[in-house]
Amino acid sequence: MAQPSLLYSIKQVELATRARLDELLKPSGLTTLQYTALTVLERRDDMSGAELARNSFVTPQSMADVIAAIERRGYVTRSVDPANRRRHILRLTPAGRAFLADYAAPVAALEAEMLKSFTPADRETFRDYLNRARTALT
Amino acid sequence: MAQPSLLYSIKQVELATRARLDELLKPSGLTTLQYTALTVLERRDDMSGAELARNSFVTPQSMADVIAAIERRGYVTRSVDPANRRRHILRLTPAGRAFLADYAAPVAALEAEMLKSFTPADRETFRDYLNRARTALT
DNA sequence: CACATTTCAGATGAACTGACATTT
DNA sequence: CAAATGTCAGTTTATCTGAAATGT
Repeated sequence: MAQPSLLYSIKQVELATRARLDELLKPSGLTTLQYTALTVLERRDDMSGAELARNSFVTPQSMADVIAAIERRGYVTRSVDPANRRRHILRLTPAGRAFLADYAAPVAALEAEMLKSFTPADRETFRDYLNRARTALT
Repeated sequence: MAQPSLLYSIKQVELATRARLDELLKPSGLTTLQYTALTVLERRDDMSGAELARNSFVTPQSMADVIAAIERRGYVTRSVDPANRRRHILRLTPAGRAFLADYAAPVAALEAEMLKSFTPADRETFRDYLNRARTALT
């Protein structure tokens, strides 16, 4: 095997970004997974824990721990879905949005560092490749 | 935030591939991280545990557990580097190579599935992007 | 003595499986 | 009754921090 596989290359980039994100988030007391859950809710503010779990490829029980942590911090609320009383709808609180706003700049700087050799067209192509790879696997 | 960040898209692809790899490797009893360590050694057969740890962005203590597991399985040996007696050189055994050979086809099939919409040129571009992203972060 | 590698011990976090209640 | 969601309990595995031993 002369060339590393693309599966391996993806893992390497993710490991590098996660190490940097962990470091960046450490002072906040949130883990990368908790932060990622908040960013997902920022884009879709009406998910249940089970949906969030499927989105992150973990069991609902594991996601429940993540949600409990960010709920304790006051960054999300849970309320029963009136249309389906099994579901608990997750919503970002103002404090949750403020937290994300605080970290938007350093996280964007990390992404910019990763992409510093990319042209705008490269970034779009890269995004397209990642979306296609993700879709093909699910 | 209308578009998910590229950091998030990378994480998503990695989560999807890891879930599939975990499933694929489960019967073997090896974790994805243990398997990944073997593939790294397949390409560079003279690394120490500390080097392998740096390569995977984990502490040397964490990597020591991974190495202990694959050493117990008889897939690698450790021997003191005569040129630097602090280092323990890791080498794949024939059993380790045979294990990798057994899984080469299913892992390649998983990668092919992920890339099924990619032209050969796309694959090369994707590889280049991933390598550049990785390099920029380290 | 500073630094790198490895190892030992202990703590913590993250994930799982299994079982069960509730709602649709 | 089957399927989906959420919760509770217990377990396992991974990873970390801190400290120490050894070699350069």
